[in-house]
Amino acid sequence: MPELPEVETTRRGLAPHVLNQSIHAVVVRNPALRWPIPATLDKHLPGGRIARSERRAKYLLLRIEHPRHSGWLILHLGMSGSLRVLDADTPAGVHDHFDLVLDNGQALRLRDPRRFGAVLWVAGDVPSHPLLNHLGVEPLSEEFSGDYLYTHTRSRSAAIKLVLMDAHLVVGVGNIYANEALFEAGINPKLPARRLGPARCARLVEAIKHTLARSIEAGGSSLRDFVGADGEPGYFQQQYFVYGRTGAPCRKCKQAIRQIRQGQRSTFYCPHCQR
DNA sequence: CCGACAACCTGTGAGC
DNA sequence: TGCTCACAGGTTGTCG
Repeated sequence: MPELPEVETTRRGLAPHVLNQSIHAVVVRNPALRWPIPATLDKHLPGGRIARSERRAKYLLLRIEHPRHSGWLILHLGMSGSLRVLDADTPAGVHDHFDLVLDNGQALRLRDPRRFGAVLWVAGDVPSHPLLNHLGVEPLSEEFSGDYLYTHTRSRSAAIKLVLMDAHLVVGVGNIYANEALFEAGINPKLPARRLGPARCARLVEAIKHTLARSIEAGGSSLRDFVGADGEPGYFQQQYFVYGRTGAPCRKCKQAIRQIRQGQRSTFYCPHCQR
């Protein structure tokens, strides 16, 4: 489920429930995620306090202040992960792999059926980690501009959609929003990136920011659903223009939406509106 | 440096 | 109804 808007919505939804709470215990039911959940968490976390919550790309970062070993807990939801706050004694489901039990009797619980997610620990003041260090710019930051995209695509012959999803360039643009942003910008996803001029780069960057921001905004209305006894977080239903709409009429021109394969992922586009 | 592709794992829905 | 197969929102790692 999680693309950047979902991760950001999750972060905002959890924050009021976990910030300034102290950690009582760590429960690992199944450590076998994308990488093993470090056994050392048990040593580092209890007695610590959750001081901040940040997001970098699709990583959720919890700052843990601890008398002896402060650091950052890194969470990633992979393709199927979700986080909820509930009573710590709520029975765990089969895919509830990890709990952060708080002193107030609640727990932050990670559910992840496909186990592509991650729970990692990095000691120190800065969330530096091999997984974070090579990441490109944040899509909603000022750094990500038309100029930036133009400059960094001059030698890229790969299709623009694949380049958009390259996290070395810009992070957090997943399959859904790559498709939707390209539609909004009127750009054919198969176009080699280097063929885009400054104007189309600028339009595409604006479209990416707009689609992401709109989704985050929409997610805000369902934040209450992140906290509860059971059920999935209430991710907002979104009205997509092209994603998942193979064969359906384009919402602008009525032509049939096409589906192709690019880099082992589905691409959806309107052959008339996107050139 | 760049691009193509396999891999990690489980659930779900389409089609027979 | 039950089986098989393709595919699913992410990311790393390897190879040419």
